[in-house]
Amino acid sequence: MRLTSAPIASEPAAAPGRAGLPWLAALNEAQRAAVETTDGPLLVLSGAGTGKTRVLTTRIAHILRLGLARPPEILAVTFTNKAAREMKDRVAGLVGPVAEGIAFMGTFHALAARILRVHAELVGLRPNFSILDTDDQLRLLKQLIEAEGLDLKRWPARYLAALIDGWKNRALPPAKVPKGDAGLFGEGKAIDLYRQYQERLSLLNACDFGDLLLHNLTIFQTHEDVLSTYQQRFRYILVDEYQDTNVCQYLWLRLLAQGHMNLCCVGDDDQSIYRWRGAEVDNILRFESDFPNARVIRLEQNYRSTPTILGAASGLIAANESRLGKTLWTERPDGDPLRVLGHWDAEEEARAITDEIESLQTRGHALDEMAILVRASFQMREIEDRLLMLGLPYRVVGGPRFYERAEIRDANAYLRLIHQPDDDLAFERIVNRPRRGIGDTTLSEIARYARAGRLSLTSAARQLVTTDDLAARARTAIAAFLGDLDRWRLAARTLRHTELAELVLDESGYTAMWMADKAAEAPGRLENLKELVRSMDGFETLEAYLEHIALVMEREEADPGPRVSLMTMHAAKGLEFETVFLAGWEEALFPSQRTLDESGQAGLEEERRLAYVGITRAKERAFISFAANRRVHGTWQAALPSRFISELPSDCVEIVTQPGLHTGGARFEETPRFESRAPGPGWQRMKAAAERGAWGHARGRPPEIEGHARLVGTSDPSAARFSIGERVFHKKFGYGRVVEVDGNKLGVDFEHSGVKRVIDTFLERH
DNA sequence: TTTTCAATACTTGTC
DNA sequence: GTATTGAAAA
Repeated sequence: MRLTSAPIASEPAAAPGRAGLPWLAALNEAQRAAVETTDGPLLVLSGAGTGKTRVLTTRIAHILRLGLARPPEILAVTFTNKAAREMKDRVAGLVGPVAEGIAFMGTFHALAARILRVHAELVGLRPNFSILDTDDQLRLLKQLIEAEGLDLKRWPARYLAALIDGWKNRALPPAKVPKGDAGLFGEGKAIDLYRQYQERLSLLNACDFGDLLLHNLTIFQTHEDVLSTYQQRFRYILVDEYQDTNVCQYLWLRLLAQGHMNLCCVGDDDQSIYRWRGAEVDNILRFESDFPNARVIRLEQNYRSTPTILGAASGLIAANESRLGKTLWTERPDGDPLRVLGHWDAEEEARAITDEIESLQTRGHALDEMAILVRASFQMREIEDRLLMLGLPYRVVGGPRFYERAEIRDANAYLRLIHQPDDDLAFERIVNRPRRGIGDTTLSEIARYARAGRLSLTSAARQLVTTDDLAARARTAIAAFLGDLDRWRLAARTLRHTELAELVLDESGYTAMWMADKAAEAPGRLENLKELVRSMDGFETLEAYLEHIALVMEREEADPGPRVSLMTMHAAKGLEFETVFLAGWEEALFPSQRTLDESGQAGLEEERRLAYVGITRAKERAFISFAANRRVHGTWQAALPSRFISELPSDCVEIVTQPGLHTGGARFEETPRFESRAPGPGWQRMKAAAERGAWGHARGRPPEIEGHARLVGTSDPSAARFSIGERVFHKKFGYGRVVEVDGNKLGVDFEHSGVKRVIDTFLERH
């Protein structure tokens, strides 16, 4: 697996011949223009696999080498830590240790946090403020919602969190939220709850992810002097994945860029897949009007994929209306067509994919050059089962993360509380873990006192132990806990933070708690805690460590050899593989019904871009598959092949019959094919082929694929082979009676699963 | 306080 | 179907 912009294979169009600027030699003309256009606003429209990271990193090197700016005067922003890390590595590779000096290279949030630590007081925070994660955020919101007397069932905290997030993405503090939005939550209390939430955060000396940027914005807007310092400082600003920026990030960039106007944004509107997360495609579409005199450079030469793969992806994305438009091309020779393959159900789909992986492996293809991409993570289940069964080594990219484990969060909560006494979320998390006799009653007493006096829980507890408002036992317990905290804070001054962590985990009884736990996962948790202490060693201070875990919620793991990658299409953005399996291309799953319902045409276009991202991950070959039946939310559902399949240009695609999965013989390559120039979209072609009897039937299950052909060829009246009242048998649903006939689609009342809509060819008469 | 059971949800997911 | 979560029961 490699990140985008792998080494460029072919020669640049013209020899650069620029003596003294050797770093330009490896670039093509457009790339070189993007690097050399250093001054003024520049938008680099960089298609998939066209070398955008190469352009960004070379551009930084170019600026430094020409002495246009010193390292601290460069601001380079990415979205993910992974992208930031890669940028750092590659710039270091180009300019050497000088790269260390580029202090402002990182994610939006990491950079915003750095700026906020300096000016925290301007928004009512102290410099050691805590950064809350989603979990903390939800717990806090729950408290507020409950305090408002709202039913958490009816008004889930996660929904309010999403609203608040949305407002922050659009750079709206409570005062600026449109009044009409108040009704979006809790009977008109939405904005009020948002305000309360912000007040709580300020009291806790904490902020959430959205605040990092929003507070920056507030500071810039209210403190001209602060803003102008940064405006003057950042001579060159570079932004990766510009199509993913939200309004708040856009405003942040625009303010910072006003100084020197040297803003270079790199992005691809066709790969904008995070609208649901606040990304504003408009930012990239509007760039030219936002920044007068902006230049736009298109990177269209693709170094990754075969013309066939590019053709398929381009043909598909052409169906989208709102795009800036690019034409990707490549010098690479033609490759295999995309193979499209239908299956009976997801299990069979998984089997076909893993069979193909094994076959490729036998022929010498490396496992880490193969990836299985899905729309939704629930699809991974069947595939993982199968990979495990075969013993194929695999890795789930973007799975549950180290820092999200309960024991790691607990340990971090101890450290956070030691570092920042007002961090109530941390306090609540560990005050009774391990149990030290501070139960719900005591805690709510403390909380009540805290609210009344506008105090943090720690301060409230500290005052309460001096009164006799609490039961004696609870008072002793709290006093002991507060004493522990004081002792640890004292120890923190002298001990190294790793030693402090060990001391705290030990003295708090936290380690002992897991040692006493007989659950199967307890030893693993202890191991994780050890790993945590080890990983802390990589940081200078406790502060640096805490900042890291708040903003860099990941941890690189040692790679134990080549593995197949399994991930969502979202997680695959920026990656590339020789072979890509795109599973589950079915209507309702992909494009996702929910997106369609919620966002209509715009949603459909985003799903199509996701398909585009999926296909363009492939360097050599791509397999697209779907299942006729899938279990969704526990019930079996019949599915139609995705409309995206029929949108693929026919000359890039090959519809393949069901492989001989049970015969152990035929594989994708060996199964009979039919010409790809058949009329119409894939499904009609498939049908035509089926009628010609061109299928290499797997033993005992021929009608299944035929069913797929028919369900698209809806004009076939002979399909109505069943009549109402007939008793039928369905392979998955069992026995039932026909209650409705609509062409080849039947409504059947199954004995065990009720009325379902199924396709006639999946039924047998009984 | 612990256990158990029922209710719930269930796209994607950075920081 | 299943994992998680919250509330009721032991």
